[in-house]
Amino acid sequence: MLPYILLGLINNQTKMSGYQISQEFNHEIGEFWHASHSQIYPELQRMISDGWIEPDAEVSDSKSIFYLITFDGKNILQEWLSEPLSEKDDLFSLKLYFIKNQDSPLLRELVEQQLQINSSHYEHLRSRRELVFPDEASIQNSYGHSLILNRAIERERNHINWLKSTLDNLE
Amino acid sequence: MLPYILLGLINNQTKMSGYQISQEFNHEIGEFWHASHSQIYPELQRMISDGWIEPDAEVSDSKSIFYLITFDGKNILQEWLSEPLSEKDDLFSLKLYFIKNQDSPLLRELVEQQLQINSSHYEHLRSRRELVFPDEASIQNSYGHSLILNRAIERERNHINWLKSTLDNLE
DNA sequence: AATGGCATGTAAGCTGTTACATGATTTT
DNA sequence: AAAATCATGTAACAGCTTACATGCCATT
Repeated sequence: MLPYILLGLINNQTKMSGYQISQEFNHEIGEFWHASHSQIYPELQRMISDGWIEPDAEVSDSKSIFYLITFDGKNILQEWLSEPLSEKDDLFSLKLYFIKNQDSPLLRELVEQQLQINSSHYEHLRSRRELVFPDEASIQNSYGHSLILNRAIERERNHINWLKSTLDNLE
Repeated sequence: MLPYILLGLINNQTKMSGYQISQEFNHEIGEFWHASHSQIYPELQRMISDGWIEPDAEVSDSKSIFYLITFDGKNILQEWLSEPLSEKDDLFSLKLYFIKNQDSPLLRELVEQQLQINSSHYEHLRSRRELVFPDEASIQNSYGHSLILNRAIERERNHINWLKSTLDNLE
């Protein structure tokens, strides 16, 4: 996963140093993913030898080493972004982060896919609740469990509503 | 983390086998945590040597090995449940799962702690949005990023509302 | 008789964290 | 002058997954 994320970050900003990337994880993208510098630096070396990125040849005033995404790297990134979302992983937010343009067809695709996933998850949770907590006694018996099942259902409901209204705004 | 979860599961059900525990992760608790059998079996052995659990001495008809929580184990579990929630980790749902009784003082404590965490997170996200997306141009510039920031804020808002209404119901 | 689920265990490998290390620059 | 931040790297370790391995029992 990590190489795709580094690819996405470098692509978003045109050029980035390892240090800048590690700083990014303290801010916005840190909501969805984290990587420490000891993971980032070796991964960048691997990506160079795979030909996904290249060090910026421009003479730089600073001590940082900047990396650029290659043609191959751009293709790899687009391929990864186009891969269908899966139930596990939950890469929805992460992938959205790498889509800059409102008109990208990927945007609508991703939202629709996520809507499918959340809808089926929502139905699954509701049927579990019916099964596991059919009466008041079963709730009193495992009160914490019933609370978090309710919470999970409410979370899915809210996410579905947000996705639907976002789709509407995308027209 | 894993040993506490196994402790909580065994405590919830009085006695459990390794296989039963691994099955649990396919159902309800699988929403919040997962562990494979190759992790569970060695961990159970460690917990025996630590004196947290013990194999059920009763002659069992089945081939399964059942484990019981010890006195020490119960104390360890209660200690862990009582530890304040932290920003990272997100153990709220997991810990709730191990609280069976509606009248447990821990229940209210956990909900109030989580409310604090979500409230401060909510404020942080809102100030980030003001900072990063001050005008329409900045939104158009990183549309996917703005979407997921909006989503994160909405998610926190919804969680906060749920926690508040749950607190009211606990009264 | 063969397939699949029950039940337990070990081994290899990947991912990620914490700690160790170094040196330059900037701030106090 | 000292402390903090910038900047890059390596090493040791913890946690978890996948694959390997075995044997019993129930169903088809």
